[in-house]
Amino acid sequence: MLTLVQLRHLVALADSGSFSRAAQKVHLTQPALSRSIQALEGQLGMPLVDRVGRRAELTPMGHEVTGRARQLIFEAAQLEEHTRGVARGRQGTLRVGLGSGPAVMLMTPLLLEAAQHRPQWRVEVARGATELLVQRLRARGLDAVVVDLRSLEPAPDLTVSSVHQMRGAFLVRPRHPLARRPALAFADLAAFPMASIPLSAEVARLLVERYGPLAHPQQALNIRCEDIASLVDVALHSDAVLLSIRASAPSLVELPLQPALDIVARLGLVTLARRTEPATLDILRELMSQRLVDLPLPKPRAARRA
Amino acid sequence: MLTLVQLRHLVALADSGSFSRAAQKVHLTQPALSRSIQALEGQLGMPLVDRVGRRAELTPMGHEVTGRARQLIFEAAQLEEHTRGVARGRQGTLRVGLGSGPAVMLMTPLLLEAAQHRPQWRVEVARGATELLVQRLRARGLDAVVVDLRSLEPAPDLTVSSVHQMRGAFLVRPRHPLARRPALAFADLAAFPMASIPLSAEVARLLVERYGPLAHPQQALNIRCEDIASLVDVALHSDAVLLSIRASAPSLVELPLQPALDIVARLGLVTLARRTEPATLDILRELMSQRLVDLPLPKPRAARRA
DNA sequence: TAAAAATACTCCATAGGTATTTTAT
DNA sequence: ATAAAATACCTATGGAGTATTTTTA
Repeated sequence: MLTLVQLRHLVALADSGSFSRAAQKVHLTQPALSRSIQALEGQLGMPLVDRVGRRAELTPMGHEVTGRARQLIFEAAQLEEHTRGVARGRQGTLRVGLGSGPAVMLMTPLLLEAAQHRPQWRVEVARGATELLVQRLRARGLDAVVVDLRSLEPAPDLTVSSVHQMRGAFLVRPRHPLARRPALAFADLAAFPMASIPLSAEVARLLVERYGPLAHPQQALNIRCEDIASLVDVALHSDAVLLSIRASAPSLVELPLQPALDIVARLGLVTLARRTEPATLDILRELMSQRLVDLPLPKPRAARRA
Repeated sequence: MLTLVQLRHLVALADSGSFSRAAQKVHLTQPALSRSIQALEGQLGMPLVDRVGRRAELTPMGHEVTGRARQLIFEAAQLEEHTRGVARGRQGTLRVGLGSGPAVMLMTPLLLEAAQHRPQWRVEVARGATELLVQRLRARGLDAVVVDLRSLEPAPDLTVSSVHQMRGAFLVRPRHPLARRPALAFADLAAFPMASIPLSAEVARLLVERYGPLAHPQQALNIRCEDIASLVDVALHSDAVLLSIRASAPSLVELPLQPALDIVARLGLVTLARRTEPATLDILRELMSQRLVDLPLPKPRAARRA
């Protein structure tokens, strides 16, 4: 059966025009190369080389075969080089799904990382509901998913790793009328528009539990948008109250509600169990460690004044 | 080093999703295939398959590699199939040069043969002076050349074969004024236009030798054209005398000149010595045997009347 | 006669087979 | 408990080396 090695030998012979020199090129002895070519000719059922005295010269058929051989060898080399590149981390593919919370924290940093430091990478980012993303993960359409684990149905075929907790908070601009108040009830917020990214049922449940039925997002939320950057802008230039991950908007200040909001998102990397993960995920994990760091709890005002 | 066999194993594994079944497909035992895949993974430095319990499933990288592998295997198979086709004579390439004499007898039959009976062939026919054709032969631009051997400079790197002799003759239409005359001198032809394909220096020399300086083509020829079919038409519909290979125009009749013209073309197949010739040349040889058959000498008129 | 390819032979690396163990469902 | 893959071990084929002969320029 046809062999890449034989084709390499043929190409070497075509290039050098002599069995001896070709043998040197491919690190063989002349008899070995001679037999290799003979075997190839036997397999193809045609003479490929004319032994014209001291010179070896391709037959017309030899020319054709050599051309195709070059192509094959080139493609094989490309394959090897590509995998080598991936193994070294120079090239790679990363298809990741982000839930809305993680997207707030990770989407732009991830794309920036790719654009700035991984020019050879192919990165695909999908946004969507946890259920949908996990479905695509199971169908092998994504390599990994980062979601709020509270919305993840535990399953034996899923592996969760790199979990980072992030506090939620009510955030306003520094000059907001409520910004200086030492303590607030949920009712105090009613006078202002409230904004947030889409919230999970779990969060809605916790809000109602903590602050009563009026705190249900369907009641309380005036502005809902997936793009956190826009929401932060709105909060910075208006009296809107933003309900979001504390760290997603460092330029805003936290409102000291009584009782405390005490909602913690658990953002985790979800992959399929027992599957080898692409090396590119390491970078994502690193990025998560860098970006999913919580801001410290504000000191109580009483303490500050003391 | 990467091997086509390994790639075939990988593709079988990808197709069947199981080491055992893949092993059957490629006529191996399961342990052998298992090791083959392991070796491939080792060489590429990446896992290509996830062993998920009973099921074997490609990693993302495995998918990529498998795709490229399919391409490589396909091209290798194509190469083998093509050469097999050539070996069986179903496909083939024939690049042949024809001198003007041989072209008269062979060009159309050769092209017809190719068009009618060798649809998979690639045929190239070049026309030109012997010197030029031989030059292209030596440069490997042609596989063979058919020329009048009188115009061929003998050389040790050229092999001549399939030689066919063909008489030259002065030809006229059956109703021509000279057609019934028992014997003619060259001077008798002077009253009529004379036509021919371009003649070699050798032929010119013989004509002058036989019939005197007035018979030199530059003097005697009124009509010179490479296309024999047109010349025959002209001779059929006029009193023109056509100097050509006798067999090139069976519908014309031969003039009995004194002394006899007695010019014989020796048409031969010229190839490079010590080079294996393409199998397609066999067909050309057969064609030459079929078409380069001389017409018999006309019986002397005296004998006929007796 | 000298340089290059082919042949004869010998050897061993490795691909493949058999038997068995490990693993995951 | 069972089916599948991995491992261990062994064998044999064929690719590669050395020595030699054949070829041709």
